[in-house]
Amino acid sequence: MNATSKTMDAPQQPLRMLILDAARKLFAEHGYAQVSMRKLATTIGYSPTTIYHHFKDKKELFLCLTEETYRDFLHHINKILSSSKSPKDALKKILHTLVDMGLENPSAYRVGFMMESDLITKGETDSFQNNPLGKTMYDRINKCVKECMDGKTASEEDILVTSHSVIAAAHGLTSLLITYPAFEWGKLERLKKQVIDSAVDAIG
Amino acid sequence: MNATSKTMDAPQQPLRMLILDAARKLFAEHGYAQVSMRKLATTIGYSPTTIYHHFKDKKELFLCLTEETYRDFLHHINKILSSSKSPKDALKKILHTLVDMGLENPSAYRVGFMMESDLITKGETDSFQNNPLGKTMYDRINKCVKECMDGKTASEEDILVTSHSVIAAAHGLTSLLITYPAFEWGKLERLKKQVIDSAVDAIG
DNA sequence: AAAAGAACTTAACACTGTTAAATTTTATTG
DNA sequence: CAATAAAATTTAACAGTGTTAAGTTCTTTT
Repeated sequence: MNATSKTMDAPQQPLRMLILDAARKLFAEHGYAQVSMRKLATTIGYSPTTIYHHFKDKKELFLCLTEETYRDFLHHINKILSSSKSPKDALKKILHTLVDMGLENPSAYRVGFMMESDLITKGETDSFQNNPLGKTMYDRINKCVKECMDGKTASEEDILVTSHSVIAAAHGLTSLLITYPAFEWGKLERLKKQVIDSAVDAIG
Repeated sequence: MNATSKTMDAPQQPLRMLILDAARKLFAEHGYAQVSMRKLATTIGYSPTTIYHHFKDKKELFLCLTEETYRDFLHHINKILSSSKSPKDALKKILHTLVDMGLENPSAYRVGFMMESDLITKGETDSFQNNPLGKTMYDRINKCVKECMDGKTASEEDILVTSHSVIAAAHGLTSLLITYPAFEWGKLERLKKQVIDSAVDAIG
């Protein structure tokens, strides 16, 4: 029996997980800026400094949670891609999932795709672009759009522009719903369908 | 000569304006969270407390600038509406303006329509909804969409859903461009056109 | 010149993220 | 078991934040 496993199902780094679990819960409930490292430390029963032995700073802690969001979303995408009849069908389902996941966990979506003010730093872009999972996500969608345009003669740029415009539509709806949750947007399912269908059916 | 006017063109509240001008510049350059009341006070050569004699708190100061964004945008909308041949033409131009204004002043757009983390408060929604100018803006767009759907038989909800889906598309593009300015989105004008045309032409 | 009012500042409170240094706890060795 | 090494955790502080009560200075009016 080697030294790293005392029991069968012991978590690899219990305290790290404890921090992440508490942070996920607190951030989702109160938002990034409203949760201080001190508050987080108190809720898990440790001193603030302890957190810094597992995460470089507050930002890194948050980016770990972002990573989870990407992973989760990518998981959904892969499932959809392997169980859809047509690429258009898949694309629509993917976009629906994007909106749904945003609504289920607005805080996570905000960090993943709207990037709260504190984390914006000039030049630096540690978002979906610099993240392998985020990049994969993005590539999957591009590939799906490409397949949707299979019949047509489309350049790489044509595909990218189409992909981006489709993403923009779904993202726009999600971020509006998140930013103004109390607003009367109308029947959610109708709105989602109209936004996504407009964007995807415009492909041709 | 009454007591309130010393000279012809003296601003009504010079210091208030001085604060707003400095704040607008600083917020636009560094972002809301990065600009402290102390820094703002220093740049205008006053003590921090002085600012609090003109604005209840940092939030109110920021919302004053938001108000300006709405006013500016509404101005553009009115101009477009009074100089377009068709409602569809007007709607497209309005959406183009929305994107352009967002890109010209990302910080203002963020406050006006993406609401930075600090300002999000449960229940409370001091955004375009509770703001007369924001509400007017919204109504103008709705009216324009209604005119676009004139031939068809559409209920009030049909119109609202369409309006929201059109807004979502334009807002989605704007917020993506703002959040990831370094990303290779492709040729901006093409992308804008495709996003807006897809959404508006879907009306029928 | 004295009194009243406005404009502005000082100094503090209760927070924030972060870190160097000290301490306690745990594990390993002789 | 006792001594030592290593890991885990905390204390105390720094520099910064938004905000405000109380005090000061300046301006205007009488």
